[in-house]
Amino acid sequence: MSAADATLRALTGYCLRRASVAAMTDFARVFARHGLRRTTFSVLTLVTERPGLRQAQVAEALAIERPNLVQIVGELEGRGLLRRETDAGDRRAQTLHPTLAGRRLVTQAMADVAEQEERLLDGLTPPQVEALRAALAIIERNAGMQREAAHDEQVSRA
Amino acid sequence: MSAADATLRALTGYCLRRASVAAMTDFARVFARHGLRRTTFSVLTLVTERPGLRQAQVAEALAIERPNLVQIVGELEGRGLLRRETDAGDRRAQTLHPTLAGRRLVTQAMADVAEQEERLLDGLTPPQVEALRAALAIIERNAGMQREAAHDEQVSRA
DNA sequence: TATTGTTATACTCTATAACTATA
DNA sequence: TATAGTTATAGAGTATAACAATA
Repeated sequence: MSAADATLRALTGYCLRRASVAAMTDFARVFARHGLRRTTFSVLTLVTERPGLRQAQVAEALAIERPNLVQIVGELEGRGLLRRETDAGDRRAQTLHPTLAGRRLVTQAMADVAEQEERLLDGLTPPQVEALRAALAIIERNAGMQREAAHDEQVSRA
Repeated sequence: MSAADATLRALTGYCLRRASVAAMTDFARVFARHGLRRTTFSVLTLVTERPGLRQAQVAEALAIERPNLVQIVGELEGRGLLRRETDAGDRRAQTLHPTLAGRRLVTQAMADVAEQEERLLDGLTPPQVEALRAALAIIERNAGMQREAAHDEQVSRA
């Protein structure tokens, strides 16, 4: 390793990002084989697992802004993979339901994704994978606490 | 955990991404305190550590496309943090050199970044951090092999 | 002919303000 | 008044084609 890269490469945060970008690039290729992107895949998967969710609930669950979800759902609906249905009890809300084609696509795509996941983790023992996931959960929680603190700071300033 | 989230959350690749996004969101806030973004921070850091690199070399080292680097370097040069210098031996090339202000900014920003890194890893023992980095390196390598295979496939088709 | 920096362009993801229709 | 979905818009990051200057 060159002296130059040492400083950047010494940061675990950068190792995390590089691994994530590399992994997501590969997953994106798997999604593309089914005509999906990461966002459309995750929305279609969630809607298939929990039919009847409102768009706002899907957005909240997947950390997608509501305005951005509109296009994603529109694309999936346009391809006949899911359909919007006005909620009977609250006519402002749109509930989402997978079509048969949507459920089939999720089954096929998820199988490929699981395969890709195995390739990605090749060389890691199950206990090592567990340790990795535990470490990632801790980092995510630590970062979340940072963000809440920053948000509180902003609010208290306002 | 709901049955719905189970499928998505079962994917280590998604845990990896969520942790990375959360961590990078926090780092971005640290960069912003110094008027930097992730890209400008990494370029300025590399140029400070290895003055005299050509733009093409910086782009290669940081996996940034050359056209995209032009704007990044232009921004840093415009703020007086580095300067372009036409290479004496090859007048096509621009070598990059940090200014005094640039070096000072890197020193200050890097200290904050290191602090943020510590907060992020809070709760992990040094051996756990080492295991995490080893796992991330394996994943990055596995993904890289996937990408090379896909590239070879494309080339052989053409 | 190949390479460096550059311009122009486009696509994805993300983020916010403001509108509508309902509640 | 508050919320759900929507529209419009903007910014950041990323990607490719094509050009001028230089090798």
